[in-house]
Amino acid sequence: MKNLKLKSARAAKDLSQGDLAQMCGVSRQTINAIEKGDYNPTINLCIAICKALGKTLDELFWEDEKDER
Amino acid sequence: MKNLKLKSARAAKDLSQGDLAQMCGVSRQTINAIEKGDYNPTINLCIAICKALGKTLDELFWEDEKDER
DNA sequence: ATTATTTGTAAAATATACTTGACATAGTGT
DNA sequence: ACACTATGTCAAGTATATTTTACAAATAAT
Repeated sequence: MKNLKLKSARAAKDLSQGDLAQMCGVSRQTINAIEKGDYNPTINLCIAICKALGKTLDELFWEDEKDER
Repeated sequence: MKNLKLKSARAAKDLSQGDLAQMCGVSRQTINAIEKGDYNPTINLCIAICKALGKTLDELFWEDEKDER
């Protein structure tokens, strides 16, 4: 369950995973794992990502998640 | 930095913190802490809360968070 | 061919989300 | 007065998000 909306919003701004990670204050692996769908970030990180990419929560994280907790 | 949108959306459905917790599969204290603003839930939990209350992420969790990470 | 950048992935350590159990308080009803 | 429900809070434990270090593979450029 990859997050392709995130991946494409990042591509649209021509940012690498490392760039975005730095803008959000997290590690590159964290961004990678989120795009890959491996886990379940905190909402504050999601908000930081949204602000870095000029999107809202609904645009990047709503729908197509139906996992546990 | 309380989450009053959540508190009022819950009240609008006449649910106790315990009721909502049960619908989301978490403990009552977790809901209490989120409303109180103590922490930083995961996005999957936010999504579960939104679905239980018939709201979207933007409606309950966007704006007025400016904390760390 | 080689250098540089990006991405995918993994294991060990640390920070923190979340649970369980418990107690105190306020409100509502009998 | 007593029972009941909802909320606020705390301390100790467990689960998991996130970091750090590291390595391999793919792409683009020279």
